[in-house]
Formats: sequence, C-alpha cells, structure tokens
Amino acid sequence: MTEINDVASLIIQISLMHAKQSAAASPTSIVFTGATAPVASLGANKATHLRLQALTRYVGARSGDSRVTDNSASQVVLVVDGAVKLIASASAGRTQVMGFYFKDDFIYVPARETHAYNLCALKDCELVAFPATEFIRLAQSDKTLNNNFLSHLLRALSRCREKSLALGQKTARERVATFLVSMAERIGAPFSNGALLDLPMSRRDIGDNIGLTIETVSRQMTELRNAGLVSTSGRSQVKILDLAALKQEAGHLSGLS
Amino acid sequence: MTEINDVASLIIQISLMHAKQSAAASPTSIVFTGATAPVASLGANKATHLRLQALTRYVGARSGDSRVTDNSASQVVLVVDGAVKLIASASAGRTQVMGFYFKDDFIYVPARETHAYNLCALKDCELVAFPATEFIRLAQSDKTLNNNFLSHLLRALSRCREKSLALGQKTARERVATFLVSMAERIGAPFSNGALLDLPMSRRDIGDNIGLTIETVSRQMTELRNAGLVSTSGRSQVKILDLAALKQEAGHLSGLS
DNA sequence: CGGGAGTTTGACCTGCATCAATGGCAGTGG
DNA sequence: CCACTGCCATTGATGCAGGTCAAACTCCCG
Repeated sequence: MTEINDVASLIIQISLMHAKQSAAASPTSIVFTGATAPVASLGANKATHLRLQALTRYVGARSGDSRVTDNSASQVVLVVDGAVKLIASASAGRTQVMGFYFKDDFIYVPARETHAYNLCALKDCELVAFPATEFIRLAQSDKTLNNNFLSHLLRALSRCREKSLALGQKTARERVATFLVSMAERIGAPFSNGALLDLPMSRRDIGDNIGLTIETVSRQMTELRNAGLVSTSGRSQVKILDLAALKQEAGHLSGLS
Repeated sequence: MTEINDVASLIIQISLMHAKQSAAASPTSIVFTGATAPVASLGANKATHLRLQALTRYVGARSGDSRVTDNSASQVVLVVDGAVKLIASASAGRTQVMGFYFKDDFIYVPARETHAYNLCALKDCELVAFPATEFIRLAQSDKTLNNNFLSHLLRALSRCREKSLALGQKTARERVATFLVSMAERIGAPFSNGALLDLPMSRRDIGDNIGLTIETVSRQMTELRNAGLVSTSGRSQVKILDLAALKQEAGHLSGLS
C-alpha cells in the first residue's frame, strides 16, 4: 500500500490559502500548522491541484463539536490535525462509534441513509472536506490521488471487518485488548516492549466503539491493570507494558509472519 | 453509483475461453452460463480486455467447499453464479461470516493477516478470481473498470459499517430483522408488500454473520413468525409479509427519503 | 478549593449462550 | 415409491457475561 501521508501533505498545501481566511473567521482562530512538503514529491499533476483547491472546504472544529460535516451528501474528509470520531445512529438514540481518526487519516462519510453518520471532534481539529462525488471524479484524472484513495478505502474496509469480527465474536476482555492494541499501532509512542498512549476519547466513546458499556470498559481496564498488562494514570494516559501479551489477550491469530 | 453488472458481463465474456477448458478439468464439470453482452457497452478499452484475460483465474466450486481462493495474497473475486460467504477466523475456532455474496457481486478478499479470511461456497458456484494488486493496477488504466471497483468498495464499506452498527448496538430481534431486510433487498423476489426469499445459507451461517447462536436465530424467527411479519416453509423459504414493519423492527431510522 | 462531569466500584438483573432433547426435512437405498 | 437415516432446525431448561442501577470517588477546571 502506498503512502497516504503524501496526499495529506499535498492537500494541506493546496488548502493553505483557502484555509487561512476561513480560519480567521472561525471562533477558535485555528490556523493550519501542517507541513508544506513539496508537491512535486507527490507526482500529482497541476490540473489536479487547481481543481482540488476549488473543491476544498476547510473545517475548523472545537473539541466536542458534532455534525462537523454536512451529511446530506457523502463527503471525503482529511484530518489535518486533531482527532475525530465517526458515529452512526440507530433508532432510540443509540450510537455506534464507527471509528476514530487522527492526523493524516482519510474518512469517507456517507450521506444519511438507513442510518445517519456524523463526524464529531474529540479535540480541536483542522479538517479538510470534499464532496465525495467530485473528489472521486477528480481522482480519476490523477493516478496518484486515485491510488491513495483506493489504499485508504481498502484499509478502511479491512479495519471495519476487523471490528465486525470483534463485535460479533469477541468477549469484553478481548475487545478492550483489541482496542488498545489498535490504538497503540495508530497513535502509540513506542515504549520498552509496549507503548504509551494518550487517548483523546472518553470511556463512553470507547464503549460505543467496541459495543460495551462504560462500566464494562472500566472493569476490563481494571482487570488488565491487575494482570500487569497495562498501567494507567489520569483519565487518558495508558501505558501498555507488554504488547505481545496484550495481543494474545486480544484473540489475534498467533504464529504468522 | 454506476453499474457493476456491466463489469460482470465484461469479465464473464473475457473469461469464457479460459473458463471453458478449466471447467472441463473441474470435477463437477461446471460450465459458464453467463450472458455474453457486447463488450462495447462497457466502454472499456481493448488493452484492458487482453490484460484482464491474462489475469483471469477461473474457479468452479461445489457447495460446501471452503478456502475457495488462495489467501496468501489478496484477491478480487467476482461471483459469476452461485452464492458464497466470506468468513474470518479468530483464535479458538470462532468464525465470523463477514458477508454473503451472490451473482455479479465483487468481493475483496484480503490476504491472511491478524485474522484469516476465506471464501466458502454456499452452493455450486462459478467464480472468477484476480490477484488484487494486478487487478488494481489494471483498473487504473481503465476509467470504467476503476469506477466500478470504487463503487464496489464504497458499497462494501457501507455494508460493513451497517453490520458493525448492528453487532455493536442491536438486539437479537433487531439483528435478525436487519438480516432479513438486507437479504430481501439483495436476493428477494418482490411479493405483495413484502418479498420472497430462498436463503442459501444455514442457520449457523446466519448466526455467525449477525453474531448470534443458531438457537437464538431460530427463536427470533419463530417470534417474527408469531408476530405475523414473516412466514416460513422448509428450511430456506422465507416470505416477508410486511417489509415496512420488518424495517421498523430492524431499528432503522424512520422518516427519511 | 469547591463543583461538576467523567470514572470506578459494587449489587443486582436480564438477554442471550449453553446444554439437552425432540422434531422434521432431504438424500439414499431398498 | 416409501422407509431409513443423518443432519439441521426447533423448542425447552438453565447459567453466566455483561447490562443496568446506584453510590462513591477523582480528575480537571474555574
């Protein structure tokens, strides 16, 4: 799979001019801090730049903001900085957190259909949103952009399937372990034979993500702590002490490459 | 989203020559019966045809066959005819049915990773498989093929997210109703204000798909029958008597287009 | 140094899994 | 064509993982 980060850099740069003024209008005065890597490294052609620029819709969101994007049409969103969650709503106010997304992640946010999808900010964010149909049309004329988008979709599908497996088959203990392993891989700082995590989401968000209640999440965290697999400090700091053991706990298949 | 069926027709036709001899070698002597719509209607260019043809790997599978495709590398599979299930395995022999696929469906089957994925035939099948990386490379030089593949991925992601929502939030009753609604939309024959279904999968498959045991699936089917929403005959025939009511039961958001 | 939201812990309950037995469909051989 | 047979589905009885309800605690912010 090729690099998504490159596309992020491209889009950040393309968005800069647009963003600056929008940012000023935003209540929080968030400004872009993204890197401005040379576009040339991407291999994208000039036409792509100009047309992407025309599509760009900058979104600055404050922590806790929900319905960050318009959901009357499908959107492709890039997280420039911050952290967001994608939530789906069923009837009776139940919500499922479909996923968490961080710096340089792409998100495909479908239009409201049998269930409603919304993007919510977990902390102050800088996002760039594109109408999906136009983004896709544009990607078709630029191989690199298309390739990156495809990679993203395949990865998103893969992650979603992993989650389905977890939700359908795994116990509470395994789900929490799986969640921690996944977070370690995505936003963990390497640490001894484990990782150091600073989770931006609440216990409720975690529970809604892995299909458990906050109480059960909390209890499982306690058990993992008692088992010496993790240690915690404060609400969001989690130190994974033994990643291999945690993966075992997560019910992953062992003995592969 | 554009038509996937067209691509199916294309590939069927392209595969015909290849397939015929492979079919003869197959123990079941399955032969292609697919339509041979003119390739011109697809708008795919000639180079695409020739290269797709070179990639084509015909697979004839008998009902019950598992591990239909090689899982050492990711595959793109097209169901020419029949029905298959995509299963994922966690440790301890637990399996999750990630999805059911029917005529003209595309399937992206990832290589074995943290969990193993396998395709299993639910009835005698005619399939065409391509190595994913080469298929994608090829798709990049053909806009229509690329577009169709993208549509497929977006739909697959959408369905997978719906399943995550169901597995994470819904009750047994809602899950069974959701499953039936989904099947009605995909393989149901319209019938009064409902649909007629001939389910090719066992109760176990259904249970493994929606995260329930066979007993619970059976009990919920009975309850739905007692509630007058469906009627059944034999093991596989299900008649949905009131689709709207069943959707309500499925916990879908109401009051939308 | 309060105050309030988020978290942890405890007690209890429920929905679904598990275990067990019966019932019925489909494929086979007489 | 019908009886046999084995698998699959249904139904019932019971147990438990995780949900629910409730209370104490702790972090974080003003």
